[in-house]
Amino acid sequence: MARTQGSHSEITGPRIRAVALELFATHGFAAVSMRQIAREVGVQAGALYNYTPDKQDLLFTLMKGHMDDLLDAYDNRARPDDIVARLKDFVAFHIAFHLERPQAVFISYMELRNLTPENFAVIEELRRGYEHRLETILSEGRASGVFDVPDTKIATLAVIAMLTGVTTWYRPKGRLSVAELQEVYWQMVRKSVSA
Amino acid sequence: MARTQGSHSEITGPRIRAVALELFATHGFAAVSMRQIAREVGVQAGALYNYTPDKQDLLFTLMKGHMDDLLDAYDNRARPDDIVARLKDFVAFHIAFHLERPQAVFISYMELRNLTPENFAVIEELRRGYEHRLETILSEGRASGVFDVPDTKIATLAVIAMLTGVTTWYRPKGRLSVAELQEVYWQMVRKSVSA
DNA sequence: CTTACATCTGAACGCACGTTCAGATACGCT
DNA sequence: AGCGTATCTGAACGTGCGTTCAGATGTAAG
Repeated sequence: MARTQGSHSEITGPRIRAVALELFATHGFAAVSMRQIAREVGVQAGALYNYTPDKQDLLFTLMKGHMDDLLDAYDNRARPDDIVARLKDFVAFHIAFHLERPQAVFISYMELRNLTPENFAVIEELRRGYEHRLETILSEGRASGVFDVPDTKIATLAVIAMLTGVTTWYRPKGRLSVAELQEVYWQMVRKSVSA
Repeated sequence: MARTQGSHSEITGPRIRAVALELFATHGFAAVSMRQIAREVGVQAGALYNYTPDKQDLLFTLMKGHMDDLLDAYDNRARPDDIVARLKDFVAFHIAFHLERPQAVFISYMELRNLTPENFAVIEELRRGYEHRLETILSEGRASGVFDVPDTKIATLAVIAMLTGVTTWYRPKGRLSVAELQEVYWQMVRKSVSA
């Protein structure tokens, strides 16, 4: 029945997603053809359809996987009790996680408009969930008097925008390490929301 | 049948750019065809080539125009002497300017990879010039002791990312006015760089 | 060795793409 | 009234698109 050896499905499937991730991030979803993906994988275009029903689903799978990874990774961390420490942890986590997967991050921010309305709704819901985790920290901190922000919703979006921006210019060979970046950004975030 | 009305060059040219701006912002450069633009303008596709040498130039012209507008608008403002006031002015200007042209902003951030290398270099140079204006403020403020940032380059990029993020979620009908947004963001930026 | 089937090829489908250009049109000018 | 020309049409070019599918291929299991 199910082939267990010599089968290519366990190689080709992941390879297709890896190649699609790279090409979509580099050239954009609309500018990449199924034939380009197939060529890079080393198969004919028709073979891709053993692994994805269509091009749209390929994009959606990548974005959904990225958002699931993000939420799982954050939720599986130890949550510091201290609210300031929890914000610091969020900042460090967000930077480290995003710098580790620049291509998935890029796609998830740039290709939203290429999703069907149904798929878009799914991704948006996941994104809102992530933002909600930060907003909860800011709200609790404000309630207990350690943070002072005029609007927790805006502060949430402002902090995330600021942190995510790092992916647009960070280069591994640059002059600052990830740890240094985490510290620099933490100082700015900490001050910006402090009472 | 060809020309059906009077001379249109002074109407058609701007209309092509306006339609291209809207369609590129909505669907993405690669996903919009010259025929779609032409249909929206009300001409045949061939007529577009009286106004642009090719599709690439249409994109480049929009982005170059946006960056020129941005730099001109900023440089033609009265520059407050006080360095804190100058930063506050930058924050207010950046938010107001970007919220007034969400489509051009969107294109200028999202379609960079669809520019030819030569055109990309031009836009990047203009962008660096804009960033430099903010970095100068931060540097001067740090030198005179009113600002405390560990790294002016990173602080520059962080502030711009935070401010530009507002364009991704702002809706004119929303609960906050532009003036309120400017104030909220100013408080966060001020605190984040304060000594 | 044969069979079953997962996997892949290669060709084909209809359609749309960016761009070119000869010719049609209608205005400004004399 | 008629000419010159800016402007636009409509067709065409070659190319590539996403997707489908009958048939080839090669391995695992019997």
